[in-house]
Amino acid sequence: MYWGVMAGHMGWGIIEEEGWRKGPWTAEEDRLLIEYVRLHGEGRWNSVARLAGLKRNGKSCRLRWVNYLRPDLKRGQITPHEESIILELHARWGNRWSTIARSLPGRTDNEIKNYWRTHFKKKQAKVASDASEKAKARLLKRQQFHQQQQLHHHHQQQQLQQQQQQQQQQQQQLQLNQMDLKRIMALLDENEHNKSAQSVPPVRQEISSAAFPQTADEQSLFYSMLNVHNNVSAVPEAPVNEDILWDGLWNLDDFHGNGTTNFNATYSTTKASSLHNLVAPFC
DNA sequence: AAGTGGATCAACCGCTGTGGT
DNA sequence: AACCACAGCGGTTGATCCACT
Repeated sequence: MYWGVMAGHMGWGIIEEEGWRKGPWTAEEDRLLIEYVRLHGEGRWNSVARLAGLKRNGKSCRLRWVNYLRPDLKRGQITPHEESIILELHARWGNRWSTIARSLPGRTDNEIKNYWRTHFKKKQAKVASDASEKAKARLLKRQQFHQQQQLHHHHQQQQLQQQQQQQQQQQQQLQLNQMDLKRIMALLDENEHNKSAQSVPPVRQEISSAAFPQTADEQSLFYSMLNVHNNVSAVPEAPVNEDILWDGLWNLDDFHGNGTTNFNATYSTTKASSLHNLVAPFC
């Protein structure tokens, strides 16, 4: 035994406080204690020192007897059956080791306590820790999801506003162009009419003084129309930046159970409908 | 071969409950 | 009722063992 070795080699077991020895028990002390119990029975532990000639206090004697010297102690490994009993009883009673020990003949409360601590406490702590980590991860993901949703919503709002502004501009431009077109057509008609009658006034000059487009785009549009491309096909493309929409999309594992599919399906529907809402006005 | 860290276990400590006076 | 001694319990400590690096 370790304590015996230590007592011999390291001087343990000779510590005295108020005359009582502490530390590891020697073989001689064990022999004296066994002899005492054989003669007087268990109990009256404070009398042991006086009656057996031991320099040990009552608590130490009782502990040594109960945990080590008792003849009915079962030595060896805890069996799987005993282990299952320990687990079951601990689940029922908690750390009431002496109560659990009564259901396991030959096992001491100290033994069961040590066994449980070394075999199950870490597992329990690990399970709790894992659960805690998972909970943290879930919380973090939810927060990310909400942020993502808000960001997405914000982007949607911005894009919607942009679309609306662009739509307004396009409509204004369209109206302007249609007005210009009418004037141009009127001028052309007038020009045609005048061409047959008299010298031709410079259309270009008239137009530039009246409604000739100023910007390159307007001029392009103007010349297109002038070439009788009367069908306005300038339907603006919805400038939906999908990267923004999809970037950082939360992979929703462990949400709604195995919620990845559910969420993605939901989100895909949402995305499709939102895209549809953005594009629809231009279709 | 040496160092390291977890597992094991005997023993101690402090507290509480109980019974006797 | 109050005090005291003892028994018992659960938590903790600390040394060794042992597997792994």
